[in-house]
Amino acid sequence: MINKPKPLAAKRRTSIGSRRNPEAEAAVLAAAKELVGEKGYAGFSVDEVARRAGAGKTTIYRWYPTKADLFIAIYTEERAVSVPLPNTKNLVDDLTQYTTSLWRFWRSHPAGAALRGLIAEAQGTKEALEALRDRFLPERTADVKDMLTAAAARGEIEVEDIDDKLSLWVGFSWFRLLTGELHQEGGIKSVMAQIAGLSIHPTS
Amino acid sequence: MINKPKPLAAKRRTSIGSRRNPEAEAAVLAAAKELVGEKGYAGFSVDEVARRAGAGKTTIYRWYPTKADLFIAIYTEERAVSVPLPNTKNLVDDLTQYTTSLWRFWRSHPAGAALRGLIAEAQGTKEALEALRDRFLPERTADVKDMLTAAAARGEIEVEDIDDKLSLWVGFSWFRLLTGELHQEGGIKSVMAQIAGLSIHPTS
Amino acid sequence: MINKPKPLAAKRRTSIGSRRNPEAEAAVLAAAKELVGEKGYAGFSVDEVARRAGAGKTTIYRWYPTKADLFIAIYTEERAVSVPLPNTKNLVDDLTQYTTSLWRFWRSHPAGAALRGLIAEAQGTKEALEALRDRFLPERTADVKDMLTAAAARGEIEVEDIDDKLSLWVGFSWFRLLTGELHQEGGIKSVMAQIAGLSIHPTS
Amino acid sequence: MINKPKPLAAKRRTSIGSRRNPEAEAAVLAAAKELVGEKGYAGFSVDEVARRAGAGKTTIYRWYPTKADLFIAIYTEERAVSVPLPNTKNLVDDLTQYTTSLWRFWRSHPAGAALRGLIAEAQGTKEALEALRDRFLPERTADVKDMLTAAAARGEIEVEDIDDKLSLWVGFSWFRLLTGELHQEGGIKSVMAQIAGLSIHPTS
DNA sequence: TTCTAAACGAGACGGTACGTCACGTCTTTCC
DNA sequence: GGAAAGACGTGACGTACCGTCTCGTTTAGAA
Repeated sequence: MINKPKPLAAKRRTSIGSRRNPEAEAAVLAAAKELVGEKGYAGFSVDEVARRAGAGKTTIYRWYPTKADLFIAIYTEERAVSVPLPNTKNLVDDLTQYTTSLWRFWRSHPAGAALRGLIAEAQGTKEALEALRDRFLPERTADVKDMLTAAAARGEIEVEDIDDKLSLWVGFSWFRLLTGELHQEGGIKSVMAQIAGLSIHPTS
Repeated sequence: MINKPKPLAAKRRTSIGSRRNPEAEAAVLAAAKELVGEKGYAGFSVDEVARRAGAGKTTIYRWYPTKADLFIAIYTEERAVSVPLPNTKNLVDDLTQYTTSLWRFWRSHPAGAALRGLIAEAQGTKEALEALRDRFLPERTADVKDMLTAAAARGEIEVEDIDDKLSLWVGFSWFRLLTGELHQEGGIKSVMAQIAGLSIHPTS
Repeated sequence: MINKPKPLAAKRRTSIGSRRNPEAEAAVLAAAKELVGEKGYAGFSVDEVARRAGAGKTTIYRWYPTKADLFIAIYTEERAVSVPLPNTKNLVDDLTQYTTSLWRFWRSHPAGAALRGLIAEAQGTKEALEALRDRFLPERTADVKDMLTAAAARGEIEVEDIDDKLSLWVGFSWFRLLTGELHQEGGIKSVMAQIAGLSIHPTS
Repeated sequence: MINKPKPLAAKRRTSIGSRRNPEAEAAVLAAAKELVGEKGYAGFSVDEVARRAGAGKTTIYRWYPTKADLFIAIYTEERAVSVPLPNTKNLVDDLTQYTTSLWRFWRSHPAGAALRGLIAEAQGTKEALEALRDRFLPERTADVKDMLTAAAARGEIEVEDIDDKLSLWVGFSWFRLLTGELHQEGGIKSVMAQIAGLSIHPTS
């Protein structure tokens, strides 16, 4: 737009032969991350990513045929930084710590914007929907499923309820993400208690 | 200048004075409904709505400045048809019936696609986000809030838990909608039980 | 997104790499010529040119940022066909022959309509005005200037009068063009005589 | 545009019965003058005139069916202020004085812009062309024709050359107007001499 | 006095064009 | 064969005007 194409230090990246150039890949991912972090879903365009990365559009489309693929790649790379797995031997505390960390991660890294973009994209194309449902979700909710499984092993919840509780947890987190209300950390604990099957409010 | 008025044998809708023409409004809404139902969020364009409605784009933008406004209008109009309020004096049954009706409504009317579009749009523009959060949500979740309030009055749940449970319910419903899994009605009851704070699985 | 590539049985012009495609350029120019010839200044739109050329609007705007540029391109291309330079060793005859040829050219090729369009456009935007004055005029009146210069060398007119006579000639030709009176060739000779500084009418 | 609808002192102009309201006419003409003076041919729109005049578009179209009519009306009204008829008993001086006055008038009143607009409009629609040629031109060049006729009576020029010289004069003045070069008054006299059939440069 | 006729403002209406942006595809040229 | 570069056709975006229309109001003159 008003982005000068970046001086680029005179160097021009080029092919390294008949295989993927990691520099190109890194540049693309970095540019995509920066862009989605800056402008969000609207304002994210392959053209602009190519411009910022100093990459050809063909290169991007070769490795990431759809925006969904790009968003997943961004999320995955960022997730390495990540969210620690708590282990308090108590489901409510585990979930509360984990959720709090995750929301902070979403707020402070482009990953949050990428996930919002991925979900938005999934409302329009079936490829993105499948990527979200079949490739993204199972992998990215494994941690919480593990915590729920452990809690079941400890007898805190029923084994049969694990999937329902997992859905509730995902739905709740997405709901906050999608409505831009990740900042309200205060209420997390009581909702986690609801999911765990408890109320933190004494039965008066 | 040069515009031949076109024979247009049929009939041409025109202004009825300095005020909104209900025929134009109806045509636009009908076209928008049809289009979003047919093509979903991607493939929904103001141009195409105008084309199908036989309306000028200006007319559409006059009454619906953003796509979000159009989606809300579609949803609102369709919602009149609607989802009955159950009254079983039992929270789990109320929620189960209501949710089942709602999902059927989402599947069988363009409203479902419109809501998906609204949520997607909200990921890109802050106007849409505000419309979703401040204009759409409170009004559209009032029914469930009423059911929860009634249950609290009956002593089934704590008053303090109402908002948490409402969030869980919305999050869960959206999650299913956004992942295209509204068809799995079977599991609704057990999830509603979780939200109500019960497990339908006996503690073995 | 969603764009089916369209069967398009025939053939579709496309990019030939990182450089201007001469086929596209030719198609655009041909369409523009045809359109301005058919409809004149009003009725000339970039949209319609794109439609007829089977070209994208972007392609047109890339090479011809304004309508003025397009008009100049049309004129220039057509002008190659052109108007022969007379050489009768007599200013009045030279001017008469040349002007007659030029008016015929204007009447029989889209170039005439293009020039009318260029002048009209120049009344609205300063870019077009500059293009007309600085890019179009000097080059396109060089022939007449040469004829006047030659006449001065022969002693038929004063060197100091060349520019004035050139202005008179351009003004007169434009006047006829702009008022749609290029058909009256009969009077050309006597006006050219006036410009040359003679009267063809005997001093009675 | 960013024009607040004008305080309007609470008063609102309205109909004064089954006949033209001179106030409305004046307001429209004033607004049109102001607008064409400010923005030129491009940027002149009936919508904007209506807005500034506080008039309905219907009112404007009733009295001025085309832009050409509006431009002529502006020119005519302004022309009342006007350009004095010189009488030096010498054609070159008469023409020089008159032309100088006229160009100053064109530069300092919206009339100049209106004429440019009228000519531009005439390149697009045949109604405007006819208005220009048959309604505007004869009336507006009568003064110069009179001066030429008087000169012929004095024996300065041939009667048969009057029309040719008139065309040269109109063409030259329009040429300067249309190329935005009315400021160069210096050269007027020598061109007028050329038209008169003299050269101010001594035959060396 | 009542009625009719036309002008007036307002602004909605179906359109067309504007100029820009993004899409995904295609070639060429260089490693 | 990977990669940068960037042109290509397509089509949506949101805005501006076009010229037409209907409305409700106002006034003057005719009945």
